[in-house]
Amino acid sequence: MTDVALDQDRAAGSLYRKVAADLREAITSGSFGEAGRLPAEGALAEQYGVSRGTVRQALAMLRADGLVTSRRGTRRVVLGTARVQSFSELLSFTHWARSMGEEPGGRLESLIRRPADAAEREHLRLEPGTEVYVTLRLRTLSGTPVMVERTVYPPRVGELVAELPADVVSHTEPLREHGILFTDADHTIDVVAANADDARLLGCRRGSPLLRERRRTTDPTGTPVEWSQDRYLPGTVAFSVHNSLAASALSRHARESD
Amino acid sequence: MTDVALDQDRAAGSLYRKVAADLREAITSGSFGEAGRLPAEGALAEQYGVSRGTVRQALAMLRADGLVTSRRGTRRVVLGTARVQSFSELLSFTHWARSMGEEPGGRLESLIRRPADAAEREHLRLEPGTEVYVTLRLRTLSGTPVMVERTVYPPRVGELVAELPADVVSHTEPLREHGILFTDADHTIDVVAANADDARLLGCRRGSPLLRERRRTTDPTGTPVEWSQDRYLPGTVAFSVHNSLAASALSRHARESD
DNA sequence: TGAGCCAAGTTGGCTGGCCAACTTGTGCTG
DNA sequence: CAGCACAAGTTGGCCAGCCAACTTGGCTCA
Repeated sequence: MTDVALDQDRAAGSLYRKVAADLREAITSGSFGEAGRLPAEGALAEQYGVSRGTVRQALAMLRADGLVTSRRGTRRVVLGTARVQSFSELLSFTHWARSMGEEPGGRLESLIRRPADAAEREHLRLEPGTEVYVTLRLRTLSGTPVMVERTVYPPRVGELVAELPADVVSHTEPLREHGILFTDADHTIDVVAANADDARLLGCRRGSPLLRERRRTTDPTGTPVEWSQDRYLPGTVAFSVHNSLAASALSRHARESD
Repeated sequence: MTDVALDQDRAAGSLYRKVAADLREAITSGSFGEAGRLPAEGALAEQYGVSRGTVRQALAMLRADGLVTSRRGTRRVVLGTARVQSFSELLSFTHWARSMGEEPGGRLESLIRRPADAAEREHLRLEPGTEVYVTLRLRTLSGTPVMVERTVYPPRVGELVAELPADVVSHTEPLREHGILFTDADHTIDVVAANADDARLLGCRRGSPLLRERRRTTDPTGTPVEWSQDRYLPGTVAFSVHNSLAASALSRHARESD
């Protein structure tokens, strides 16, 4: 909690991220107590040897993560010790599994190349006639089937995926090494009935309910790099979101768009 | 898009919110084109007659909403025209329904007062022996049943809810008038099987799948004001989240916590 | 022609300062 | 004793400026 703490590279590069990481750890370890109060911005600024603006930037992160509230006039209040996953943990099944101490597995069921249909062109923003790469993978946690993943890749990315050996566990890691960056994602979560393939792979009955997550991921230029549809067995997974008056990224939609 | 635009009270109070609202409208109306580029921060600052810092604050909002990317070295890119609901629309079934042009309805099935069980004490942060108010409501959209809502209120809030007439459509609106503020919420989304009550109210079979959203809402002081469990008929609703490397509020959990 | 260098443009990050709006506790007053 | 006024403390918001890191396109040179 002194400026010495900042010498350790707790977080990437910027000062405010280091301050945020330090505060996050202090909060989750209970240093300020449950429902306790944070020191004033000015006090923190002096403690860490940074300006108040930098502290405010750090606190905005914690606010968005739902760790603290903030209100004009009083000190910030510790909301909870909610553990928010990093973006990579959320995007990559492999990272997520490992962070829980489970052994992730993946079996490639099929990989085909074919012209994109209308919906795929729309989501991946492709010209008519462009070919896409479509993968179907069964994902397991410590051996037990958990999720069926259908992913559509645009040509640039699909060519790289097609080169990967069929038994490779993580797709996102090798892609990053080839300069394919995942930085933004839109998720839609709902319920869907298992089709014949789902039932066969997951070992459930046809028509039984699955938790579906559809995700479109883009790189920093806004170019879509992946459109995926994951179907989880009930009870294996739940999704959590925090939002507040200050920042709300969650929304609720009627009807099915697809 | 000139400073004149800011004279209209498009958004509450602060300058950066007005700038953000104006930019949001310009983006969704397609002024910068699909996948087009925004003007530079400096140019926007001059246009709106504010400092660059204020423009950056506005852009941070759009970034969090998934409307634009941002990368050092190049102009911001328009990601999409995703419509993000306001916090109140998300929190209130009534607001949400009306914003879609549907007629919201609600029927109070039961309202009881009883001592909180262990889980409820945990979620609402209550002392042992405290009594809570539990409501069960069927929610309809233009007459058709859509969702069953089970809400647990702490005494302070529950007393007010109990005073409301049984046929009142919105609970959150009268509560706000009594000084009960909803500012932060944690949501967990998964699949669950319908129990006997759900089946009867929603007109589905027992055991058929429902999309469940559990939500704990707090006021600015961090005090829990509501713990709710909503069960939606499949196909009526989907939840959307945007997240990015810059801000991720979404996470994925294993197992059931309850 | 092709590769590499370079400069201009742009966003990320940080500082220091100022004032307004709001909360809370203290102490005074009726 | 209850209620009100006030002052101190705190966060929200805005500004002006500075430098670093990065991208892009054009130019030079082999």
